[in-house]
Amino acid sequence: MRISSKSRHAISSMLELGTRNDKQAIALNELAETHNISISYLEQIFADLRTKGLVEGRRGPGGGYVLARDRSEISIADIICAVDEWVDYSFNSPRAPTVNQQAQTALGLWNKLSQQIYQFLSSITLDSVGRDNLALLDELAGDELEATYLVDQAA
Amino acid sequence: MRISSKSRHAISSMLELGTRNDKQAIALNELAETHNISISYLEQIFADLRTKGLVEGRRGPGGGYVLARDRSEISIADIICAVDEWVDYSFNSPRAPTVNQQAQTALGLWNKLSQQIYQFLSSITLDSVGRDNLALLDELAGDELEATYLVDQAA
DNA sequence: TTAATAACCTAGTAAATTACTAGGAAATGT
DNA sequence: ACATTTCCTAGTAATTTACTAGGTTATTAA
Repeated sequence: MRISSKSRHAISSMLELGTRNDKQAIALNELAETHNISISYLEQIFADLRTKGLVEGRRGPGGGYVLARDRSEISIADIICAVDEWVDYSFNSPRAPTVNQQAQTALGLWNKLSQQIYQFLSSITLDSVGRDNLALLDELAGDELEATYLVDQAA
Repeated sequence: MRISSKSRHAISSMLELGTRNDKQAIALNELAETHNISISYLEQIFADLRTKGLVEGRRGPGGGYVLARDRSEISIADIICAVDEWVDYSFNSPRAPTVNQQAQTALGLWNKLSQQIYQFLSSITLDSVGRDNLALLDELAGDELEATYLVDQAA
């Protein structure tokens, strides 16, 4: 259960773009320094972000990247999907066609989980998590969202 | 965003153990056939499950594995944690000590997300997801659990 | 008590993925 | 013209994943 460092880099960078409320572009060498990432690697990440329509690139001196949409219109899920595949469990793997009941049940479980996570991450936008909202985040113990509904329904 | 096939094999297998309500042990060669996995690989998976106290092994003819606890006492989270690491984002990576605000914010986000997923998977036990509860699962659109609280709080 | 069965254990390994690096071409502002 | 910065392609080292191979020990049934 993990989030790739590529996604993490992408999100940290996008959060930084989000803090620049003016239309000033941020150059990758600046991001590379403050985040300890190589420019080349950042370029690849931003190539993905650009082709997915999350950022716009500006060439030449004073150039860099700006958000292509408003902060409130870019979710964490958008960013992860731009740079990494969002794994879809609904297809069968080529070498082991799903034949038995347990594997089918498990498959349904992955899809459900995947959906849950996706919705959760879609609900978090750059502006909702920006600045000092993290402190707020920390206070929420997380148990408000306890997924007891499954057990309840099954009982 | 993915679940390893090791975890998937483990969960499919555990679901199968859960369906045998008697104390009859299931041998790995049987599991290997129905699930298209090599015995050796299954052995490694069950070694993990055993050392974590989720199953008991019985040697010799007629032997195999049985659940070490009741179906209601074994969650999907238990199984995943037994065979895979549950990634903890709270430590800093060795090569890139976290220095900037955005990375810190992202870090808090991962921890929160990780917590959410863990709680969700902990709430799903072998018996709650067993048999035909999957159909029930499918009817729940998932939007009941929409994580709007973050946006609401931040607004 | 012997043979079959099945867990238990350790090591190695091929394939895939991840996390990069290298080096250049094209555009843009001063 | 020149510096700057995006844009593009290819390669590659390290790590992880998903296994295979081959053996040892315990247990049961004949």
